[in-house]
Amino acid sequence: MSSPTLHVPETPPKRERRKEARPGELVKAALDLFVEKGFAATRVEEVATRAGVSKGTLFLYFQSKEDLFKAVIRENIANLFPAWNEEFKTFAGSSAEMLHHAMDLWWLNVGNTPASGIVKLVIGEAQNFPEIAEFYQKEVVAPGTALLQSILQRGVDSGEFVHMESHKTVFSLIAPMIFLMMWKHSMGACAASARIMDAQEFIHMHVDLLLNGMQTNNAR
Amino acid sequence: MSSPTLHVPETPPKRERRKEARPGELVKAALDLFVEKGFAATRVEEVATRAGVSKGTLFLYFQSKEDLFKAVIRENIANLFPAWNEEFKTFAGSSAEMLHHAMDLWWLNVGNTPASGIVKLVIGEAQNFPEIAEFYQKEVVAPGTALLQSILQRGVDSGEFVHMESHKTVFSLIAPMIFLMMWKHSMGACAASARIMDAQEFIHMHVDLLLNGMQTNNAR
Amino acid sequence: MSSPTLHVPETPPKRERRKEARPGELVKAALDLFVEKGFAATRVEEVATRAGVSKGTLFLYFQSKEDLFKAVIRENIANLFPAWNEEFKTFAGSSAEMLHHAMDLWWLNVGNTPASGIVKLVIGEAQNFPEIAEFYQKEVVAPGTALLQSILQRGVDSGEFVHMESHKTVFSLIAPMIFLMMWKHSMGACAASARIMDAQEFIHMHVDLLLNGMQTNNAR
Amino acid sequence: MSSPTLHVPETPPKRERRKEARPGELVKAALDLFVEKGFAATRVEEVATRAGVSKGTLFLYFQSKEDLFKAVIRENIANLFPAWNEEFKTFAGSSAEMLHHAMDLWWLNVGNTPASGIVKLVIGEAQNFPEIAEFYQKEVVAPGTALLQSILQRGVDSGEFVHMESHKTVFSLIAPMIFLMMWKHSMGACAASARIMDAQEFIHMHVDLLLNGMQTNNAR
DNA sequence: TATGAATGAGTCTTCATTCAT
DNA sequence: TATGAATGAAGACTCATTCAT
Repeated sequence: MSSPTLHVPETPPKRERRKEARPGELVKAALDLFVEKGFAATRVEEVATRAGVSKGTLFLYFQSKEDLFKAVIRENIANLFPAWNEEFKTFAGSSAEMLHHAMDLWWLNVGNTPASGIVKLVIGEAQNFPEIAEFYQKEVVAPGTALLQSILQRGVDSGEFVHMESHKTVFSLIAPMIFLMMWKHSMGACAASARIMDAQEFIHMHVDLLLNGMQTNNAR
Repeated sequence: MSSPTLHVPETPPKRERRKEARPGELVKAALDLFVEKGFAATRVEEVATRAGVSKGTLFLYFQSKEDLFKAVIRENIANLFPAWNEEFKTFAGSSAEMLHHAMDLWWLNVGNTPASGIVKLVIGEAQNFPEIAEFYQKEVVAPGTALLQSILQRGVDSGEFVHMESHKTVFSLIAPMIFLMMWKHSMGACAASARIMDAQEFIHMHVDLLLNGMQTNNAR
Repeated sequence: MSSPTLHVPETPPKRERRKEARPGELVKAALDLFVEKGFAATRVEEVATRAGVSKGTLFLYFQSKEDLFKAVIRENIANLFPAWNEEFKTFAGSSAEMLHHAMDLWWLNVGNTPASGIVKLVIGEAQNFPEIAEFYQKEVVAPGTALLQSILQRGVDSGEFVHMESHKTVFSLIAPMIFLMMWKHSMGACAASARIMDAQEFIHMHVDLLLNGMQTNNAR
Repeated sequence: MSSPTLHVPETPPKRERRKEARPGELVKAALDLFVEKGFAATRVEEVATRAGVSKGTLFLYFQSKEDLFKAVIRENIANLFPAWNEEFKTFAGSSAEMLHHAMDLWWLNVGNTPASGIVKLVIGEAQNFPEIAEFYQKEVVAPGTALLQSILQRGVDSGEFVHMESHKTVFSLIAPMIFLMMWKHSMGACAASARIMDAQEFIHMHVDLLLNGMQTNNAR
């Protein structure tokens, strides 16, 4: 550069690992590995190695393996719902369309991302980490079901949907989504025959089925 | 007891010889603990203790912890389907009733038993035990979906159900069942707020929903 | 039989294991296994199984594995020497012949029998069982060397052998014998290339060599 | 020390980082203990402790106890023979002197070092570790006997030695050496009465005996 | 900060020994 | 006596965590 001396090796700053990025990279690596092998069966060294740092470094950012685990959960349960709730407050179409839209959104933003593995993790470790179960319940399950329930209620109120116990119906909507997310991180990743159809398409079909039923008119 | 003296602590007979009963008791204890804490987080000694034997005894009946795990899976995936298939071959009622019946049966015989925890286990450990995933796929998933699919097809053939891609629809039926089983062994066992409604009732409602849809006639 | 009733299964007494034979069979089995795998690496159950009894039975005859070990040593160090000493007291031939004869006898009665494995055992475990080392030293080494030494002395006295420190020369005689016995139970049983020449023949050659030397007359 | 104060207990520096030195120290400690107590009877923790490290550290450098064992053998069977062969190619003296020299060298470089224990180890564990037997045979026995055989042949060719089956005679030379090495690590370390004469001196005597024989001229 | 060598508590597994049958 | 199921102390090995560099 401006210096006249030659041969200053000029360490290229490209690919310089930014220190601030470390925790994020560790959490990302941990998510992948915890989902793949389970919390207990994952070694912290693996996580560190996959994140490109040494074992010791991991402990500079996280007090313990459990601490890392909690971070993984927390970081991957973004506060999606506030934004979504806003979006849905002004939704114009029918409640059926709204349902489809909500389900699509969820799949696109969660089910189809690495964060989809979180469900499997939480389900698997809930009893070992009750606080995490509680946390997940409050941060994800409750707002998620509330959102869907509000859509169902909207449909009922408008006469579009039949009367129902919406807080139960919600699970008929949600369950296949959860199932899909877990499946793809377990059986779907192993047994070839277990790899199911296109998820997005299935979800659409499922919502339609719930809306219209499978019985013909003369069977009703 | 016939003895008038109280407080005879009734020391449990040590070193009882019960070769026949041991494996079953160990598998039972292991199922409970594996489901509760996960495979890796469960210590073999806990399993032994819960089964009322010593650590060493466990290894008299199972070559390794993994071997025990596989036994737990195998023993709890009874050959339910052959018998059921027979039963359904001669089913007299409508296909809707048949669906309800099939779902009820499954819940009664699996969902409502300790074996319900198996799903969580298999999902959680599938990637660590690919053979088990394969086994489960072949022994449970395949026959289970085949049975349901045949019922759906029966309904389509008789004009009771609309045309559908039955191999996909099956998952709309199954998913909430799977979900329920996993939920009750994870979130449901922790977060109070996560304890859902009565399962049997929910399943009934879910099947009805799939049959009739939630839209009012004027919305269709 | 004399009884008129039929169908008394008449358990055939053939192959009835005589109880008095048990300890001997156990010791025999133990010798083989200890020599083959070493003391620590041999499981008592293997010994019992090879002797055709159950693990528990072994402990009826021997207080512990160590006790069995000591019995193995003791039983296989027959009191050969007293008899031999007698035999040699009246030996008529030359001292060279006497040496050959003594060495042949030892190989025939020990080196060529399963008891040959004892040396390997004793050498290997001497430091773990000092009493056994002591015992072996007193019962085998001392009388054995004494016998040979007396033969050497006889030769010296008669002018057949040169003057020598006979208590040292003895080891020149003995060492290859010991070596042979250990070799055949270790390297000789493994590496094909390690299987040496005919032992008896080698011993003869060795004694001849010690008697005559390998140098030609003009080299002396 | 330069410090005038006494009794500063000089706590040994814990958690020292000495990656380079560890394997060697561990192998050294292992050699001693394996030779002393046998492979199976030695606990890895003992080895670690004697090497001044913790159990875990041992497994940082060796995959398993067996791995350590193999390292012990390998490290202590330096490639002595290539160098020696060179030395002997240009030997000037008589073949008798050459024999004496070869035997002296072996005793000085092996018999008189901790590596002398290796023979006992290999003999004792050959059947449990066939690869090691093979390895020892190829790396030690074969070159060792080849070297001695070549010396004998040299003597025969020069008319210094009588005709002989040199591949057998070699064992008459070697056996007492092997015997000596094993003896000093077993009986010799226990039974006081078993502690034999000075080894070096005995070897010299033994070679002389083989060269000249023990018979007087008039006895031949 | 970053590293990775070192630690040691914790886990699976073995096996000599006991004991109810 | 004989059996073999049961025991539990002991040993190999792992891995989260620490700490000297």
